[in-house]
Amino acid sequence: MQFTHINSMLIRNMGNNRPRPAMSQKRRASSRLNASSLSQQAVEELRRRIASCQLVPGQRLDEAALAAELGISRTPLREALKMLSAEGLVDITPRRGAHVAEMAQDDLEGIFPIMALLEGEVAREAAQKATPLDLRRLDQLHATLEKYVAAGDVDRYYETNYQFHDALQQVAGNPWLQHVIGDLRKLLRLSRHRSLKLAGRMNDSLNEHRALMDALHKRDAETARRVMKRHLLEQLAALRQLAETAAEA
Amino acid sequence: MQFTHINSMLIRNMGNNRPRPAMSQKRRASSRLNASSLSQQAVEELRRRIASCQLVPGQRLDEAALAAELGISRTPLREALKMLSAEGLVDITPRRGAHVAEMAQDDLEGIFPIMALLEGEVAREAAQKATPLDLRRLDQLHATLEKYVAAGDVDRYYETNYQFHDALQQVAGNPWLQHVIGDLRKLLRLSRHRSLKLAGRMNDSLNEHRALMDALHKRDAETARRVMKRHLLEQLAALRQLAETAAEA
DNA sequence: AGCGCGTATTTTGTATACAAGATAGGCGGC
DNA sequence: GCCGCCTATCTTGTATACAAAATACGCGCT
Repeated sequence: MQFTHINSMLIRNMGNNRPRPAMSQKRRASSRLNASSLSQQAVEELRRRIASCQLVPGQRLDEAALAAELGISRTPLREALKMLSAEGLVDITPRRGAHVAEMAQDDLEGIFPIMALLEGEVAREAAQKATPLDLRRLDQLHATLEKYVAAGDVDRYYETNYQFHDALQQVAGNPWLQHVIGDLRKLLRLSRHRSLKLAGRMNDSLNEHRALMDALHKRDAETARRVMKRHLLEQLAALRQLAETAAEA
Repeated sequence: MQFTHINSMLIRNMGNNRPRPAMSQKRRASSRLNASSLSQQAVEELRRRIASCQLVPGQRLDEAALAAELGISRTPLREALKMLSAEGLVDITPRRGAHVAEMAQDDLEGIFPIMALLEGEVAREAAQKATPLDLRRLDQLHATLEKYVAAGDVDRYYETNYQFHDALQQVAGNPWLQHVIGDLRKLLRLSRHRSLKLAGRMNDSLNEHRALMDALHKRDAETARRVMKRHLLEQLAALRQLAETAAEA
């Protein structure tokens, strides 16, 4: 067991002057705003690492090793793992340790249609509620998408697409819808590496976005819903095809 | 701090012969099958207590007291609380303790339409897939519902209704849909006491169920979806009215 | 008598100690 | 030489110890 990234200690709340042997209390410049509890910070850090593929699906999460790496004890780390497990990002098998959750094609086949339904609803509500200002903001993001497609930058397209869907949710202003979609999106991030391979679909994807923007401008809620739903189902179809061609190899 | 229910100790895995002073290791006859880890058992026990209103929304959850009550230490209890918090059943405010989550009318207004969408989808898929055997089982549950309406037994009606929706999900056979709906239903249980006050709606509710069964028998997926969706929105409307009349008092 | 401040108490958050289950590795048997 | 069992080691699960934040309480002050 050895870790290359030595400097990933989480931020302790300081003022701790008990003689504690092997626990340096360095705080790291690059760290996010203090989430106050180490377990909460660990949750966020682990989420980040999973999203960024520093921790890959299926990987074993050794408590002692991870705790050491984060500069905390096993207690808050375990609390973090339990929370991530409740979120579905981590699978815990009793007495046999925690692993980063894996996302099979079957899971995508289950999740995407649900997302299609929910995000379709978001689009519908957004079409009804969007102010001119909202539309301008969405147009702006859409323009950025166009830019990245032209540049062939899948990675940034993916991220901006994410932001776009986020912005749309803001417009729809339905906290619970946002919450449920957010939960599912966290899980879909586990298959991010696969989505990034869909460079060939960027153009189609963009066209669907154009159709969506069109519907939003026209305040055509039903069309917006249908377009968004279809957008996600097409995404799934592309992933399915990717899986099938990959399976042949 | 004193507890009346003394005998609610969770099941330890035994074979523990270290001299541990004040920790009796009685196992309880009525306990569920051993979930192996105390934290997991605590999660289930707390979920149960919340669902059954032994722990009411807003109530403070004192770690030491609860741990003592369950006959475990704070470590697994805290892990349980973190999991419940990730599920949304418990709110944890850093350094200020955990409370049973509260469900405002606004939350119901957010959750029910989502449930309507998702359960509508369940009904649609179930209508397509139901075998004659499935239909017989559903008919059976429906008959039980009729019985409880006739008897005016809201409590049992509620439970059987729950089972009915569960059975329908089995028929639809969509694990992820089931999962998402399950998450939301756990939350809705927080307002169970309110739903139980809807005795007057039992008849309407039953009629909607009849219409659903009819659509299922006819394999009319689209009607099944619409009926189920409407069923849930009506439920919400009834709860809303209840809240309004209650607010006047 | 009411209010504020300082101290005592409670309660959370984290680290550590320890036991039992799981794993791995070696030894003997076939 | 391969398989199975037994032991040593590792890892998880739980309890406990302790520190700091939060809260409660009482005292003095105005």
